[in-house]
Amino acid sequence: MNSSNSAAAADTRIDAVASAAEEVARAMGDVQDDLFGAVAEPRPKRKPKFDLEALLDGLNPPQRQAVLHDGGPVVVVAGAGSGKTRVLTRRIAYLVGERKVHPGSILAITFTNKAAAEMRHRVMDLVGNRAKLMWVSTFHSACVRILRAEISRFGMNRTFSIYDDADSKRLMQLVARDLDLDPKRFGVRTIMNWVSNCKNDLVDHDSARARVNGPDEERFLEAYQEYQRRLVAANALDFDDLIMTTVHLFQAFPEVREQYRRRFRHVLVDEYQDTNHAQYALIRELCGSELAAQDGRPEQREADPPELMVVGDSDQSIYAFRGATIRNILDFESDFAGASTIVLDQNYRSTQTVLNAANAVITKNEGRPDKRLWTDAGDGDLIVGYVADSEHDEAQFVAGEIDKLSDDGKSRYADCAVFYRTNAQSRPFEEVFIRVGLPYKVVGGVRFYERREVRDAIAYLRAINNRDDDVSVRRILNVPRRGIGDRAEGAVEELAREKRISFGEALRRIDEINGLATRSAKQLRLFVDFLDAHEKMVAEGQPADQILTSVLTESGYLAELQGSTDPQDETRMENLVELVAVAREFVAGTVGVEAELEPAALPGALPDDFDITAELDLAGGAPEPDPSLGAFLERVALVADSDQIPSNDADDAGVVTLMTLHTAKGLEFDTVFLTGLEDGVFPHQRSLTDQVELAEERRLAYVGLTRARKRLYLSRAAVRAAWGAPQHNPPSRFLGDIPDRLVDWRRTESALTSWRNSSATSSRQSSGRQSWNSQPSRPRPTEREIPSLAAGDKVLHPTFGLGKVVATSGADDNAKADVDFGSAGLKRLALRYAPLQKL
DNA sequence: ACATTTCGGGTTTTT
DNA sequence: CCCGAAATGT
Repeated sequence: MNSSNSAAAADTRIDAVASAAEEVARAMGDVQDDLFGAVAEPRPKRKPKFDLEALLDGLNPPQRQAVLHDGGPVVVVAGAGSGKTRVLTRRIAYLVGERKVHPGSILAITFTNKAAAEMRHRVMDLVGNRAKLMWVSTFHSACVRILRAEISRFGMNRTFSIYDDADSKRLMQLVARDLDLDPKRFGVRTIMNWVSNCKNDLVDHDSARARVNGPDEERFLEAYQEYQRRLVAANALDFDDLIMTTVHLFQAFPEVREQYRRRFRHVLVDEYQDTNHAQYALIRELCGSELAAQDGRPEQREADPPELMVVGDSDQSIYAFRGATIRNILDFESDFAGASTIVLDQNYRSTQTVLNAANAVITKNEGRPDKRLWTDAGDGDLIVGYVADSEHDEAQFVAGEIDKLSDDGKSRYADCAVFYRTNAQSRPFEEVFIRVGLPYKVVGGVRFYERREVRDAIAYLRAINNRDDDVSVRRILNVPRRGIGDRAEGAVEELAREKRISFGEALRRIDEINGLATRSAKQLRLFVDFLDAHEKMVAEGQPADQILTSVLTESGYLAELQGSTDPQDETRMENLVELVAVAREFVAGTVGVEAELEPAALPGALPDDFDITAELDLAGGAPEPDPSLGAFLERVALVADSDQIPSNDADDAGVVTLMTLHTAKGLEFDTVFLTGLEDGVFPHQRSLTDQVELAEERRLAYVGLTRARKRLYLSRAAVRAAWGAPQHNPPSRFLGDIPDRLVDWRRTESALTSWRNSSATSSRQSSGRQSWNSQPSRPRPTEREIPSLAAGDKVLHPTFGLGKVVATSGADDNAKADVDFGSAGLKRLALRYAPLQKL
């Protein structure tokens, strides 16, 4: 650690961080490889001999047709479990191996970075290291790469920051406040959605006026314009901008578009049903065939458009709520001249029973192309149905079944998954699983990069990387507290407004502010010195991990966490250590790749007939290995979370996976429990009244059902505690769609509720929240026995789960315990109130 | 400038 | 019930 001018104490801290970071890095091992897979894992050097027969081996006729397709645009309608990933990877291998397409001229778009890394791996297994030159990325990553190269044409700087959802929200909050928008009438979220919808439809802040409908939207428009003005001033783009701006770039500069059209001879898009209009337009710019005439410059020489293949399944579109348009895949044939369609409807994953259920549910959606999944794998087991008394009872049933399956050797824990509609539903499962000792992992929920401390650290890095990034600069201005309050911040803001400069720039000119308290001015200067020193580190080319480490120590952030008595801060500390580990891993990865990539980039490795003049154009087919802060920030902005789906290939029994239905897309398990099948839960309350949303819920059900390979369980709870009062929910309408002969109902309507289900909840609510059984809903705190705890005791908490007592303090009524709840963090709890159970 | 309290709101989620 | 953000108190 070369923070030469730091005090001895700080050095010790750094060392502590460093060694802990190493530990974490080791522990993270495989996860990291996955996360940063494209660069981290060394591949065998030898180039596999290309074998067309082997490539086509095991493919059915339509799959084969898709792999071998030559010429016009093609959409592969790939039902659940029909082997679409296989088709995509083999097609790319075929293009490179058989048709001698240069890997650098292939653009493959996936929905997540994880999927991109995986696809790259698989293709590399088939064709070797050359595959590194492909662009395999998300829409967003691809656009960032293009924009970094071209955005100066729009007068922005190539070091632009990328604002994620939380940053955008913060900025919009500032905007709404400045415009005096009544927060009750105009929720920040509502405005953001409006703006996002505009951007997804490629409507920029200048042309949005035409879209205004009613006085409310008049205000939205104002907000949009101000928001955008400030984004540009901050030299930042939000997620939606990345796509929209790229499309606008292509439209404004046909020669740029032409350059990319010539570069990408093959474009492949996965999960096409989840694309929004902007993404569609982007593909159209790249692959459309009628563009020259549109531009009114038919004289321009135009190469044939790239070959386009899109893959998707309209029945699995579950992201309409964030702009995905199902029409993109439905209208593909009319959108792209000469397009053809290949349908994959043979399923290789599930039993016919599971497929029959899924088909029965999805068929109820109107206006969908008729297709039915089928398999030759046989009927398999009946679906198991269960009606529980309560959500707790439901969890108990699930736990019991998993236990039984495991004992009988039918399904390991790792082969079982529990799905639910909303994250909050995981709770009863966790409680019960802990109690019976069933190992599990909850996927999703609060993510690493959304934690406050992590976001603070990132804000520091962004502020250093781009001093105009107002949102980031202001976020960390007084974090940790350094005596810069609202007054001082307001004064700087005022100066920025006056001089039409960014907040960060104004900070450096505080001498021009009159009437600023000496104390504040001093603190501000120290802060500026801090930023400048680190900007210098960046200019010197210091790697990202070193800058991060320095930031955390020199800012006093770590010191504050360490000096804190709040046990939660210890968790925060660990998260920062993990972030340092991520940065280190990132830097190490880029260094490793440099040596490895070079041979592949040599002309000798290219196909013989490859046009060498075009090759210059293709330089950088793989991202430049770059350990800089900017590169790290980009990775962090676009990766968003280190996926934690438990791996399934280990020899041990593994753990049961719990997740929402949305998270489950793209995965498969031997045994699937689809829970909470109640109207109001799934389908969700808010979609019950809207046909369009209801159709999406139905697709969600379809996705859930088709995750199951061998065994499918459907369950619901007759009574479910909403937030306080118990609620009686009717069975999900999706259950009624599944033919009875497919289901073995282990338990139907509960005896307990059947006599009272007509009175339901409303009629009794007049008497307050008194519950129906004679017991008070909760024992009084004083009546409860206060457990006597000591460090080392194991305890159970209904919310946090299983924990270990780290320390105790206070006595009698004031007795408190610090309890480490593992993933739920470290908490200090008052024993008098906390419903802790000693184990 | 910071600590405490009240209030409101509470699908799904990647980028 | 349980979380964060605005409003209020010291």
